[in-house]
Amino acid sequence: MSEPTAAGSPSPEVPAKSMEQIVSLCRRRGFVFQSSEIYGGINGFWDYGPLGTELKRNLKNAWWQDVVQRELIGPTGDAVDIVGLDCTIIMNPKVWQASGHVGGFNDPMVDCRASKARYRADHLVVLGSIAAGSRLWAFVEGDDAARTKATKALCKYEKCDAPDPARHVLRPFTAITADERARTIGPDADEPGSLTEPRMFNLMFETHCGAVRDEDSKAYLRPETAQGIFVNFQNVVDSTRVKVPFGIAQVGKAFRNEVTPRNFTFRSREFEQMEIEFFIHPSEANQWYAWWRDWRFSWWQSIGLTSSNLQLREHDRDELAHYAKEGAGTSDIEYRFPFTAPGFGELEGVAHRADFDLRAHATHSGKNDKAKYFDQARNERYFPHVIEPSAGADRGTLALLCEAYTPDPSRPSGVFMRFHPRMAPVKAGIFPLVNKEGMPEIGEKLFRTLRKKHVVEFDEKQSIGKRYARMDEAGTPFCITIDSETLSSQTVTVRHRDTQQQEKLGIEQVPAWLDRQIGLED
RNA sequence: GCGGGAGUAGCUCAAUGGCAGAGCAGCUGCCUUCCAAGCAGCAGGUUGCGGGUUCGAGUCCCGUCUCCCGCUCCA
Repeated sequence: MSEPTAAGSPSPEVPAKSMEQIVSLCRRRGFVFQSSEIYGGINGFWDYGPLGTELKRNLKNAWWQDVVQRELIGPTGDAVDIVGLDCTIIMNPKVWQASGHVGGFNDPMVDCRASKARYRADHLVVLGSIAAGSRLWAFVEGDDAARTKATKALCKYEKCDAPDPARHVLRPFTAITADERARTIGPDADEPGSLTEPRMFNLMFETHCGAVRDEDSKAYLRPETAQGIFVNFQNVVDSTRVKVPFGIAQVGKAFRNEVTPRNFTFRSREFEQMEIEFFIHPSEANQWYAWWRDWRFSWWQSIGLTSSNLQLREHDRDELAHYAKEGAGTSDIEYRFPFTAPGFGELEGVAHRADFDLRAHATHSGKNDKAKYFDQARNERYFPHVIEPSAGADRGTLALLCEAYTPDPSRPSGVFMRFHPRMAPVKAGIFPLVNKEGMPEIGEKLFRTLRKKHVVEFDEKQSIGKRYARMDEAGTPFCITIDSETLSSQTVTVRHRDTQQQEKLGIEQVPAWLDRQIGLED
């Protein structure tokens, strides 16, 4: 009996994968559709078809099983304690003030009509004379080259050797008047007046609770699932017997009103996250951060992302988020998608968020030090630090699709989907070789048996080759054929998707055999 | 948000301003003893959507939506 044929690196001689072809297959076979397509679609929203729904569900179930339900041994040799949570999408708006999303997601932006560039208004500063009618130069704060360039232009215009601090001042762009803005030359412009007024691009979706639509009833769709976990931290501690170190896991939808949704499902306005907030004593941050980073990376490999298209990348200090500057670090688990190649796109971020969130909610809720966690073993009261492995379910599903897509000109289908058996939407196809001699009846009986535990398909129509080809495009790892030998010696023929090779198996052994292939216990 | 390209059956594509078609896929039946075979049949469309010009628009014009590429954005 051969070993399971898990997904692996495509051999170097296979043709390159094109995103256009992957999108086409997703649509043709029912993995992913455009949302509300019959009305022309809607930018940034995607639906999963029957096969795609199974695939994404397999991904989320595997994550939940491996993170919450199954035993996971941590860096100290002890089992890692993680409990589940399922929070609402709409929460008290104060949550988003405390988290910094109201503000961070409300940045005013400035467009340049001449250069077509866009800048964050609060990043721009303006250099020039305060005298009426004189020219001003804008540049991005901290850009020394731009500052030098603006200074030179100013000196030439004002006919002086160096700026006079009494007259030539540096002011934030947001502080100048409309008249002054009309006299300002943009960072990448040659003439004044090309910069627009600062405009809001709010990335949080807004709604209203109740019938009255006013400022007081305004609410937001959550832009991340993490905050629901933080605001429930105390509830979980009080209602369960968890002790630090422990984690809280959540899978759920989040919404961001992205300026430019792009690249198929990679950047959508509605998406699903799989997040863990793991709470630790501050002294153990480095150990847990490194362990989570490495375990999460190996987890993605275990479900089929085994090629060099998966990488782990530690962030540089200067790209760290505001809450992570002093921490143990942040890293991204990245996949080389066809549309990012030769670069990579983020699948999951593992971040040491320190105590930023718990502390912020303690302050904003007025609970302050009463929100601290009491550690009995250490006899110490503190805000636990957090290691956050935050993964995108839709991005993970897309990576599985891209990784699985394997052109093979020698096959009738021209392509097959090389999903890991655990991820495959359909685990097996059951086919009578011909539609007579009692084969359909035997096949249907086997189908009913396997169906109790697995998604399997039964198909008695058309030629066997056509049925294999269809299963290749759906990514079904095994096809089980009832043939004349089944009638004489109770064996079936198993055809393996990746190698197209066949093996004989006693029909009674099939259920246990299939469990093993998919990674379930006997 | 800016610039460029595209949109006709599920897919790949035809149709000079003049009857919207083909191949493949799908479905039904026959056939078929291992890789999209064959035969017969069926179904599939307000040509992305909305206006306009015209006796007549898939085709010309305007608007709009969506997708792709390049910018921008992505705490």
